[in-house]
Amino acid sequence: MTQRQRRVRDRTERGRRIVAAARELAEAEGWDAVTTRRLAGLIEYSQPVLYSHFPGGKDAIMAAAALEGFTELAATLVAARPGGLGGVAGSYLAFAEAKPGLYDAMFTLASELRFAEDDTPEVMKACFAELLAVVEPTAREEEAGALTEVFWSTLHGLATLDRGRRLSPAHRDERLALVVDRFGARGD
Amino acid sequence: MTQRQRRVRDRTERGRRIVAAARELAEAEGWDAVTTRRLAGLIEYSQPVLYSHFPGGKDAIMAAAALEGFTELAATLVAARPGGLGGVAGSYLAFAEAKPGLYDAMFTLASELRFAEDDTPEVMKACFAELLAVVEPTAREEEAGALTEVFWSTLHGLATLDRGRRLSPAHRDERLALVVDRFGARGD
DNA sequence: TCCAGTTTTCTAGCATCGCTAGGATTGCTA
DNA sequence: TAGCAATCCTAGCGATGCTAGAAAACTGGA
Repeated sequence: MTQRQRRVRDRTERGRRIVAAARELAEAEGWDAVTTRRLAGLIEYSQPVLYSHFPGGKDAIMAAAALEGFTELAATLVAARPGGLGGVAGSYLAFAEAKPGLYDAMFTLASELRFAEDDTPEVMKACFAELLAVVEPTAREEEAGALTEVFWSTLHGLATLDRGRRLSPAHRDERLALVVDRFGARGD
Repeated sequence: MTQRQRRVRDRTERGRRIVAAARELAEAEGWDAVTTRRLAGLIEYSQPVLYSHFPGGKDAIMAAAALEGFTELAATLVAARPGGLGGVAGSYLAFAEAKPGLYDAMFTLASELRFAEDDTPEVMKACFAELLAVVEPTAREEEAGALTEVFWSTLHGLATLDRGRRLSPAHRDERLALVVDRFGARGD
């Protein structure tokens, strides 16, 4: 029976390798370069093996990568919490810039993931909760949720537009300061 | 010689039809459904004709659509200017919601377009200028540019995350009010 | 009016994509 | 060791973006 355990362990390990290979390749050459054939080659198995791990095919693999991304983002934001709103904002943008492929999977290409429904994964809620934690002190109680959504949108927009070379590199630091200025503690 | 003129006129007209068909199809079924074969069928010509109009292929067609999008967005924002910052913000979001396929071409899938370089199309600058126009009065002179970029990022983030069902529909109006609150005229 | 020459258009095909059916191979059980 | 079950791979399907080379249409001069 221990052999059976080893087999399922090998199997889950192989599943991890698939997602890891996909992430590496996506980070290096973009998700368009992540084809099932190249992925199969990287893990040194044939194509159909991928579908035994992820019946949803490539989309499911990307969704798995996206989930990992949310887990890592949540951890990043937790670590940045002591830095306050500015620290969290900076960490969020640094995350998106350091792992653009992963960030794409999480937001741009997540045709598989569903949010705001009942089946929203816990890790996604955790990310939102971390943003809420630094926004809440600056907001009236009843507007905290909506304000966190706006704050999040600002960070996401900055990350996305910056990646598309649509923002001036010269204003980089100034933008972050302005985010803190506009979303930080108010005078009233 | 007037026949030659008619021929070039027919040709440019056909180019317009290609982009129009692409936009319609993208709006109806998404850009994945916009294939060169379906496009050729819609304009009642064969596939290679597309490449005589757009040597860059599908990407170039999407870029052409994106350019049209920026023209229309600029016009929308100009019309909304009297409404002030809130009016412009609302119009921007309404535009993104009304033409999600076009908005995707402009931002998410614009692998062809280059911004922030010297070859930034005028229509893109026009859009930015309209945003700047409503942000400028609320900002110190030296921070107006960067603040406009942040404002734009907020709008873009709201549009994108909302489309991905990542924001609560219940907070919709509240979010817009908060944008005005945070980016509008300050007390100092 | 007819015939070269040029331009335009189409047919056919290439390489690649995501994905899957069915047979071959392997490992487990009795 | 024989039979069974799980696992894996070969081969192939339809569809994609794109292109070369043949066919068709139009042009302008005898």
